[in-house]
Amino acid sequence: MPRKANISTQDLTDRALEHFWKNGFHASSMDDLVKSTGATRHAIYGAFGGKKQMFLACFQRYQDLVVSPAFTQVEEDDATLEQVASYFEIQITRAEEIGLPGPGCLVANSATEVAPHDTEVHAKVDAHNTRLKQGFLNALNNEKPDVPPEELEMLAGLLVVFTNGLWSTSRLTKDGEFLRTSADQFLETIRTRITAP
Amino acid sequence: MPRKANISTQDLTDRALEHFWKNGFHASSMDDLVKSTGATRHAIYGAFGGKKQMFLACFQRYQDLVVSPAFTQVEEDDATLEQVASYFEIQITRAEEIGLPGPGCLVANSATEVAPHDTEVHAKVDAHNTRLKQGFLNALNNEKPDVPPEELEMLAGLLVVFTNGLWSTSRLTKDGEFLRTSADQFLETIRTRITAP
DNA sequence: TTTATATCAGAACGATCATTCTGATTCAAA
DNA sequence: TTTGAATCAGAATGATCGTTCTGATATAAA
Repeated sequence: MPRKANISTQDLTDRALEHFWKNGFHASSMDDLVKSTGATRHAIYGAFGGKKQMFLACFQRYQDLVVSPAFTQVEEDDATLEQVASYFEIQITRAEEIGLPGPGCLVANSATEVAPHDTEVHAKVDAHNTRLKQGFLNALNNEKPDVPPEELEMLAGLLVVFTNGLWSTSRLTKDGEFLRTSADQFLETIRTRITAP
Repeated sequence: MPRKANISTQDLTDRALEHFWKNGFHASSMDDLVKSTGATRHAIYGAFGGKKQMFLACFQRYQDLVVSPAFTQVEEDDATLEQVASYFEIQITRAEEIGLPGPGCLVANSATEVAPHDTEVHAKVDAHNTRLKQGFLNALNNEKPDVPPEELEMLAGLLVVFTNGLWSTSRLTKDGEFLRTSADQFLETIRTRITAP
């Protein structure tokens, strides 16, 4: 029997993340994770302590690896709705590359699958949504500083709701172009609204 | 030990639905379902055959009991965006009564929790979303028959995406008023868009 | 080479799962 | 009152879960 190669904790996290992302928390058994990571149980429990902690590590890694690279541009000082559009485009293209219908967004999935039964995950999902809202608000404010802040905040909330709907839809549809059109057109309605007389 | 009362299959379905809705499929064990329905295992297996079939029965019951009563008005021949607004209002009020953050929409939850691993549930979730889109399209068409049908269809798709996002959000937020404002304002942006010059 | 440490493979463990089975109890027809 | 089908309560079953343990093997310092 060939001996397994040692795996760094980061590689281990990356491989587990892929499995959690595609299959969800409940449907990912420890046997599955051992097989899909190529690591031993010993390595997994040594690195994380248990399934739940392993999931939390993957959750964090997902934000660093998937969310942040696409979303930081929205958080820049000079970001506008153009950067928001680019964020959607990047994520939709990624979803198409993975294959549609796809695994959607790990955070959004966890919101319905894990968060209701786990306060720690609930808090992390909440924090993610707050981050999204702040970023969207930043872009909206740069786009139209003259619009009342209450309205911009409302629109930022609308964008967060829509984003969650978009990832939810990406788990059902084969049609990446539909996602793209939806994102584009939703942004268009927002633009129309804040440029209205 | 007091003997349990006989339970009709319909009552059994209603009580199981409540449990599945609040806890999801994976987190609802057969022990939980026995306790929460007050029925015996014999009665459950006799009525449904197994957990999965029991869930499918609850899924159907959810549509009859929760979705249809609120949504049929949107499917009426003379429905407009007013009925769509009423649909959102009914569901948000219900969510507030159950308590926020709440169980959201059983169909939307199943889309992320069950559908990816089960073609039967996937098909039913798809059918539900198609129904929503058709209803929204009907209302949009009555609201503004002069707008090109492609654009109305696009907007109907937007409404479906947004609806999924709304139920997803209702699993995280305590703020029913935020959901209400989001629904109202989203409809307002749609209205603005189709009445633009 | 020897020894200590780390990691290996995989069996073992207790808990829990969905499902089935057993034997008692009820109730209505005979 | 007797009988038999239906339904009860709850134990038994086998599978699977997350976790821990055992003993072999590799690696690196002595």
